[in-house]
Amino acid sequence: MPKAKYADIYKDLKSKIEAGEYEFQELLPSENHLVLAYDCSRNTIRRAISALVTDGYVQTMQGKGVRNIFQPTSRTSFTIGGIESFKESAIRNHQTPRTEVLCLTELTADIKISDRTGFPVGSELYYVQRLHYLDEKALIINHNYFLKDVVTNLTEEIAENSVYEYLENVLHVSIVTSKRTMTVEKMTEIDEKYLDLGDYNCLAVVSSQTYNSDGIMFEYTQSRHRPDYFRFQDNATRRTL
Amino acid sequence: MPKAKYADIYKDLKSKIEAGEYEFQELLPSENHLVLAYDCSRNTIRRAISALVTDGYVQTMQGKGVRNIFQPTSRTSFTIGGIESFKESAIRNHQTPRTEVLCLTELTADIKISDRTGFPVGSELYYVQRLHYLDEKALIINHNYFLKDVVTNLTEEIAENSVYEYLENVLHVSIVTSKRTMTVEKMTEIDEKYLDLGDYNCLAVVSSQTYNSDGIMFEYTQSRHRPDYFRFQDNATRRTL
DNA sequence: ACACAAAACTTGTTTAAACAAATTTTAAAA
DNA sequence: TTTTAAAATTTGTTTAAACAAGTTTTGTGT
Repeated sequence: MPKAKYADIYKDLKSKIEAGEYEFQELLPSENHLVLAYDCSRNTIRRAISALVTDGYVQTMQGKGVRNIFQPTSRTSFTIGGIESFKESAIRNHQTPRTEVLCLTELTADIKISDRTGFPVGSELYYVQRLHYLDEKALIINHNYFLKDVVTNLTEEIAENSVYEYLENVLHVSIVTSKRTMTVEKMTEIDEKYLDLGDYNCLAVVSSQTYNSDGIMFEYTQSRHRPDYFRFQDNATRRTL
Repeated sequence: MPKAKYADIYKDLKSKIEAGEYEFQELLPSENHLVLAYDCSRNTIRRAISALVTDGYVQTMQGKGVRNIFQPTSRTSFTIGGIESFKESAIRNHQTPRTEVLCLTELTADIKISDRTGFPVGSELYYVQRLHYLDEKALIINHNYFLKDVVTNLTEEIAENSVYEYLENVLHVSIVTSKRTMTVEKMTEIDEKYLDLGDYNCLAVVSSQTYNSDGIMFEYTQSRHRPDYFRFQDNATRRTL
């Protein structure tokens, strides 16, 4: 169902906001006006606006209207947001990605791996260690654990290009939810060997558990980022629940 | 409108999930069953479930059902998620907070401050520097800039307790959206002076711009966290938009 | 000119209904 | 027993309508 109407309206409004069609702090047309403009129901409009709210593009105010609070960011460094592959992020930030596979092995989850990753003991896994370059600078070391039941026949060529492309286009595995944790950790010998850390003695570490559309966790990844090129953006809304 | 029905259903389902009423990976009752159980419309049920999805509690699968993917986390360190004050986070993590005000001054935004904070040049601001303790360990240095038009009559007593409580309960300013950026930065002399950084030579830095219900940005904050106690959790869903 | 009330307008919540799309179950046929 | 088709179930999208709640505008009366 990728032809949802609210998604089209969302995209259209988003691009208009990004193009500066509405001033910063200006009110968007009211829901009733948008209903006429897009020839749809009010619910559909509200759904599109709701998506813009979670993106931090607009702010709704009961009785007043919907205010544009979008401000273009100067994305000088590698910025991560939603669920994206390294390749996708790089392209979005207009940079050239390259990936080097340091290691690709198969292993069975023991108690130690199970504790760290969340996979049950005994799970058959692929373990991949990769080095990600951006504009020929080594920025990220990735430690991936993939469930072999889901990610079948993983090869070095696939790992070098994009595992996510392989998952979505070849295996038709759809990624849905990803639980992430960000921490700061001391550098290891491996980090020091592959990344140019300069004076820094620690890294930004993003650990994530990813679920497919069957609700199965099929990936655990630890991404270790060179700190001077790490930037994570987020948009929080205070829930009245 | 805090008596919304979908919010009650959301809370009830959430507490049931947390209480282990549904097994991990088990399907929740179908929407139609929940409609009968809660005596409401299907839309209201869907709204509650939608909130659980964004919280990472459940996963919806078209044609199949709604799967519980909640796993209790071992929150050993200070974990931040939505828009919360330091005090709220501490209480949620069952720890004792204490705040020390290092400095409280008034200033006018020049070009340098404007660039860093996003406030227009000439804005009248309060600048507050605070040290946050958790169980008597100094963990965070906070640099706050508040718009004086909104945050009127800020005192050291208020800053020591909770500015957010003052905002919501006294000034009736409702916080709505917060744009956050996480980075890793080298320590400064101030960081070194007040925080016990051990071997670490950098910190986790969270910068945020906070908007009130009028769509006005009234706060800019930079929180500098002791890295070994910093943990940020997130839940990303792949959008098909 | 000012104050106040009413009306109009805006977003927020809820219900009801219909259909689409994906999956599972059931039943029939080979 | 196995296969296949139909039916039932489940979530996803959209429309229409009504009312609630907050804000702004309008108009009336003093």
